[in-house]
Amino acid sequence: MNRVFCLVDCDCFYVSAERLFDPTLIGVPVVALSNSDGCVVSRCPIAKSKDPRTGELGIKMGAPFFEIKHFMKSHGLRVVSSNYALYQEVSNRVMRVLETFAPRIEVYSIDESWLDFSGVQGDLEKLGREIQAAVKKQVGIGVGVGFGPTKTLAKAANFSAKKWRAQTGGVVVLMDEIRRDKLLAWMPVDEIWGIGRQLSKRLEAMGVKKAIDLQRYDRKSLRKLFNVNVEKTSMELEGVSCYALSEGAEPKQTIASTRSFGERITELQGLREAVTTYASRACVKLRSEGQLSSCLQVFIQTSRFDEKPYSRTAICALVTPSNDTREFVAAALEGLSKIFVPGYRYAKAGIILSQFVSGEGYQPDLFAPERRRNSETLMKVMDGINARYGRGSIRIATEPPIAQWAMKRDYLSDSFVTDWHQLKRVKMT
DNA sequence: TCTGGGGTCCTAGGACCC
DNA sequence: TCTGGGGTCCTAGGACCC
Repeated sequence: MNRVFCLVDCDCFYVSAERLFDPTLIGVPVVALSNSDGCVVSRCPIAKSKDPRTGELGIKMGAPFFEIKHFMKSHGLRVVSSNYALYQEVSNRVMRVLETFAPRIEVYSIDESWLDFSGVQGDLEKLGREIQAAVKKQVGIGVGVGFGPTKTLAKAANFSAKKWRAQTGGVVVLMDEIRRDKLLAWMPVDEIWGIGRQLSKRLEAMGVKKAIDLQRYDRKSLRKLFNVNVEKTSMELEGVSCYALSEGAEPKQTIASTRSFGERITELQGLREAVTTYASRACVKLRSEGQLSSCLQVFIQTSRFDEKPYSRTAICALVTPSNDTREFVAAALEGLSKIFVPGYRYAKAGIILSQFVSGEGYQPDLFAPERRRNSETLMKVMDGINARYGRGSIRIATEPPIAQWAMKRDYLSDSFVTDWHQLKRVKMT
């Protein structure tokens, strides 16, 4: 059967989502910032590639906010802090539309999905335009669509659809070899899905500069020099499918809650508060996944750019798998006490949970210490109260109600779709 | 002054076993 | 002087992705 993968991804997703609810953001340069308003993670086209004739600003992906802040005054740049609750809801709406087109779909990230059209007869380009139109009409978001016989080629198709937006209308079908190789002969190796900064540097040094060079390179050597994934990528560029569509989310293997602080922390007390907060959040995620964990890592670090850097991780094993916030907070605080050294300006801390077993039907070890009584009931009550009255309504006492070190979100939009009190109002006149 | 967060997978190398 | 070999498992670290 003819395999056909289709990649649909949203145009500058965070910015587009914000524009849905704030029309004043339309037609002006806009970027969305990462957590803590640290750096740029989404840019509209006017903010993106540099072109003085059209007034484009040339803001790079990942640019630190403080370096581009001056554009707000000089060029009317608008910025928004990340509002993940909003983006997740808009994402769900997009995915629901996509599901109506394909029998099998893999939600790949918050703003992209793989669709499987293997065996489908007919005009793929027309299909792509129908998908575009449907998402635009039903959700209000623009998307790019790429078709190919492998995931890597569908990605490449999607890339060229965006690169030559005006000519392609945002839809590219890359099913025949001549068209495929023409694009790959042009495409720089670092634009290939799966080839990042380090790999492309090494490849270029070997003379592998374009995607076509990687496609034609000796596969055995690729595996030897790099790893099996580079070999697979090379095969995928030739139309041999190595990465399948995976439906239904696999259970997570790790759960993390990590944040940079709004301001540096120097005292142990502040770190205890932060670590308690993150451990609590990680446990909420853990319970919502129906899992138990038996390993917690806690880390604290200064800024990467600090002249006096420090970074340590403590690993704490639990005797018995658990999802009880109290146990993880206790373990995290104990770990913290082992790695905390005074005299540093801490910028970030985090918790990572791992080594999961399914909570369903879990049989504790015969010799394991008895779990805390009523643990399950208590956690259920905690989650219930917090779901109903808001996060932190009930919490471990080391977690402060309002944290002094909380992350900066100076340009946060309202919770238009997740809070009754912040719904948009429409005035009829 | 100010530089994100949350994931996955692969590999090298050490520990350990027979 | 001479001091095995091969397999498995685990983990830290590095690479990638969005």
